[in-house]
Amino acid sequence: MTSDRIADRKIREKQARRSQILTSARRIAEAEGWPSVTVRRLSDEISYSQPVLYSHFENRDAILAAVALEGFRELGVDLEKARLRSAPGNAVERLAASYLRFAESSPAMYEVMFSLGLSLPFGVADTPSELRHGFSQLLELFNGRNADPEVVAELFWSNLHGLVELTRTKRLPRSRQKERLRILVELFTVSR
Amino acid sequence: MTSDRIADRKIREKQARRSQILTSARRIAEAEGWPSVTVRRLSDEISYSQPVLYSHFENRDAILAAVALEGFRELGVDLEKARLRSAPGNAVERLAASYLRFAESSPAMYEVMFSLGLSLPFGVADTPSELRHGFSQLLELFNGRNADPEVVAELFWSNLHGLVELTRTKRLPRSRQKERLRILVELFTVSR
DNA sequence: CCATCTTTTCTAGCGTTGCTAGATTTTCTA
DNA sequence: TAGAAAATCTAGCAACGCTAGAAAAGATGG
Repeated sequence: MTSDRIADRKIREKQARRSQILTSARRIAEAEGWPSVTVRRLSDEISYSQPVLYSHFENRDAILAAVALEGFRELGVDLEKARLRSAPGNAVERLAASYLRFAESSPAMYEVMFSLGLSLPFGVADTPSELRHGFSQLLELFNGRNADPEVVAELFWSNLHGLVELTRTKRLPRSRQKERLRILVELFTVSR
Repeated sequence: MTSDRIADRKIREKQARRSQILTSARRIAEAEGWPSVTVRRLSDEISYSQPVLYSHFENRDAILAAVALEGFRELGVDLEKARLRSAPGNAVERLAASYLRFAESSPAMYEVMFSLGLSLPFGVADTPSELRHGFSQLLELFNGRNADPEVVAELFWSNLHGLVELTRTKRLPRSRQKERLRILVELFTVSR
């Protein structure tokens, strides 16, 4: 029968290749944009033919979705750190700044998470914890301090996301960004 | 020499065909999504061969950009109407509701305006008035009533845009939308 | 009215994309 | 070491945006 050693090695190799695909996709996207992340290019990067990619992912979108999932995991971690490091008075500011920094420093990652029209399992029965975790950090800010913390957190997220998107797509100039952060924090700190 | 009548007729015909292209693009997008709006499909719709499209627009993106421009014009008109019809106390709510209604009722149009990565001449020297007009309506809400009306208007826009995008892409459930509008209006009505 | 020049339109095709069927090679098992 | 099983590759399809050069249609001057 099949030796476990061999099966294990195969699994390890497959895992390594999968992660190589995702790393390459991310690097190319951040350097040249998502349209440059083609299946052919990725197969070149990992030195395998195209069909091999399809034994890892159903299609190109699934690759992008996997990268996006990594992004949500990382954003969640960032936000949690920011929250834990915050003093009672400045939590809103810390999280807002952290969110904006994430989007600013990895625009391609932010794009794949929110703007490429990928359908991720948000708001379904078995929504992965990575997808919930980020929002939980925002929710934590308003829990107990507001009449409807859920809605306030959703609006906080919306405001941050809108600001990021309008800036990234040049609908808003990058100039007054610090001022915008200040007023945004004020808006959600008064809160009711 | 060329009769002016003939030249005029040609211009009219060209104009008519251009508008036919845009109307078709819009209809197909709203019915089947933007990926279905291909150059081949559009050339079918207007009963001309593909190259004719390229005598009207430089490339596919230019077609989409032209549709987007129409969208900004229409949104600007909607917002202006909402503002003019509003009573002193409910202007913020009227505009917010109007904005959300526009996005909700023409999701493909909203998508091409904001989410398809088209570069429109925002924030340059000769930014078309259509592109400014919408934002002007938002700015009008806060002018004179806030320390920094420009920034508050930008944040109001960001919040609305973020809410639209997160809803459209299913990051937020559609359910509590009315409640969200209520709190959003509250946030920007207290304003400072 | 016809011949010529200009403009408009079409045919046909290039290069690139995502994706896949079927052949081929490699690896494992007995 | 032969044969089965798994992994991988070659080669190609259909659809895309876009364009060069041929063909057709329209306008102009004699």
